[in-house]
Amino acid sequence: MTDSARPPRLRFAPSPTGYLHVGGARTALFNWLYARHNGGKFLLRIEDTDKLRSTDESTRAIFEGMEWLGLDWDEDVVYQGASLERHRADAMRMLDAGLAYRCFCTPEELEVRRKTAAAGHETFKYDRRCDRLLPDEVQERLDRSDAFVVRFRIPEGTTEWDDLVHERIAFPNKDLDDFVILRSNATPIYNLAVVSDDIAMGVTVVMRGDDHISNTPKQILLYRALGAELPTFAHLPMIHGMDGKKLSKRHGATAVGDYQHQGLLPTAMLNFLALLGWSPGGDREVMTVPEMIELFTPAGLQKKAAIFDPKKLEWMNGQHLSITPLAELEPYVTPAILAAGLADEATLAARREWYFDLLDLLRVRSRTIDDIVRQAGPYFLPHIDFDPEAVARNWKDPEAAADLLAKVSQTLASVDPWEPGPLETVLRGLAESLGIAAGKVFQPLRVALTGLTVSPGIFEVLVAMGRDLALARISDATDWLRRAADSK
RNA sequence: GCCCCCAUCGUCUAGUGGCCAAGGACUCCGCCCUUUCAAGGCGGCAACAGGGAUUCGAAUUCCCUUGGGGGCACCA
Repeated sequence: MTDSARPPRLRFAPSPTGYLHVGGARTALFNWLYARHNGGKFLLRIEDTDKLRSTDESTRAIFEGMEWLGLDWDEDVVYQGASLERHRADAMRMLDAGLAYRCFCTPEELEVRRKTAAAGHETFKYDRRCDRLLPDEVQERLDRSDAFVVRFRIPEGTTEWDDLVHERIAFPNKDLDDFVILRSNATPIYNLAVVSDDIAMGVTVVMRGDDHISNTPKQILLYRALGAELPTFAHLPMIHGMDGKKLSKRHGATAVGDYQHQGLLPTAMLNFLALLGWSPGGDREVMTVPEMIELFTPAGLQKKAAIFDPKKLEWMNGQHLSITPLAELEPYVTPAILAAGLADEATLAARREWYFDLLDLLRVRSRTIDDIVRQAGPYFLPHIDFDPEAVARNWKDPEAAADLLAKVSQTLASVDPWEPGPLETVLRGLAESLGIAAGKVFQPLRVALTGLTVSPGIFEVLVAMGRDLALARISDATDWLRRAADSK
C-alpha cells in the first residue's frame, strides 16, 4: 500500500481558552470533510497545556459546538496535558542526540537583549552563547542547580514543503531562531507538544489556519530530529470581519453557540463556513452535508482570506430551512416553540401531522427558526394582539370593518368541507356579492386572523387554524372593532 | 525592523493561455407571478490592484511596485 492510499488521519486541536469560534469551527469542518471524504479518521485533541488560560468550561463549550454542528470525532479525545512525560522525553532525546542544547540564559537577560536589538533596529536572534558552553561549564552550572531551558539548534539550509493549499513554501533556516522546546520547569513549548502529539497520534495531514505557516518550518525540523515521517501540511486562509480585519468580538457573534441560539441550522452554518475558503467548482452553493463530503477536495481550497458576511449566512439558513426534510427540521423548531410558550409537547405530539403542515407553511417565509416561531403564534394562541399598523392600513373604518368581518364569519360558518378550494369559492363569492375586490375581503380577514398584514395564503391560514379558532378570532376582531368604533 | 502568505464585482466565488467585450451567488434596485409577505422567475448596477516581461494570444505564466494579512515568547 502506498502512502497516499493509506487512510489519512487528521485532527482538530483547539486550546480550551474560550468558546468554539467560527474560524475554529471551519478548520474543524475542513479536517472533518477531508477525513470523511477519504475514509480516514478525524481526531480531537484539546491543547490544554496552558494551565493558566485553559478551563473545563471552554472544553465543554468546544464539545457542545462540535456536537451541534455534527462534527463527530473518532477515537477518544486526546488531552495534550496528559502527555507531559512523552514531551519531556522527546526533548531529552534531542538533547542527548546533540540536536538541542541547554540554555541558562534567564528570561530577564533575554528581554534586555531583545530590547537592545530593537533599539538598534536589529532583528533579535538568540546568539547561541549557551551552545558554546564547554561540557565542564555546563556540568558546573548543573551541579549548581542553575535553571535551564532546552533549545533546538536550527541546522543550516532551507526548510520547505509542499503545502496542500499553497504549493511550495520555503524558509531559509538562517531566518529561524534556536527556539525553546522545553521550559525551565521541564514543560514543553507548543511546537514540541504539537509535533510530539501528532507523531504519537499518527496524524498524516495537518490542516490548520495559515497563521501557523511560520511555525511549520520549526515543526518540520522537529519531525526530522525525532526521526518521524512528515505529515502533509495544509494551511487554510483566515476569516475576517466585514472591515477586513481578523474576526473578533467587535464583529458581533463569533462563537458557534451564538448562532445556535439565534435560530440557525447547523447544516446551514456548515454550508456557509465551507464556502468561506473552499469551492466545489462551478456554481454549486447550497449543499447537504453528504454532498459536501462527496465534493470536498483540497484542490478547491482558497488561498485568500475570506470575509464573514452575516447576510449570506442568513440567506443560506433560509435555503436549508427549505431543503431540510420536515422530520429533521422539527427537532430544531420544537424546542423554540416550547420555549416561546406556544404549546406543550403533548399538544404537538397529538397534532403531529397538523404541526408538520404548519411548519411547512411557515418555513417558506422564514430565514431563521425564530422567524418560524414568530409567525406561529396565531395558530396556537387563543387570543392575539392586532398590530397597530396592520389595523391602520386594513381596518380604516372600524364600523365597516366589523360589518364586513361579521359577514365573513357568517359565510365561513357553513363552509363544508373546510378546505382551501371551498373556502376560496365562498370568500370570492362574498366579495363579488358585495361588489368589492377580493383583496378587500382577504386583507381585513388576514388582520383578524393573524393580527398582521403578512401571512401565508389566506385559505391556508384558515385551514391551518381550523374553523373554531378562525371564527373565534374573527369574533375577537369584531368585538375589538366595535369597541374602537364606540370610543370614537 | 525581519520573515512568510495573499491579491477577479461591496462580499463569497467560477475561471488552471484562446470557449471571457469575465460566469454564478449574497446584498441593493426594477419587473413578472399574486389576496399580503415570502419563495420562485426575469432583468439591472458592479471586478481581473498598477507596471513591465513571455506569447500569435494572458484574469490565467514570470518579475517589480503597491495594498492587505500573518508570524517573529520559557502563549497556544
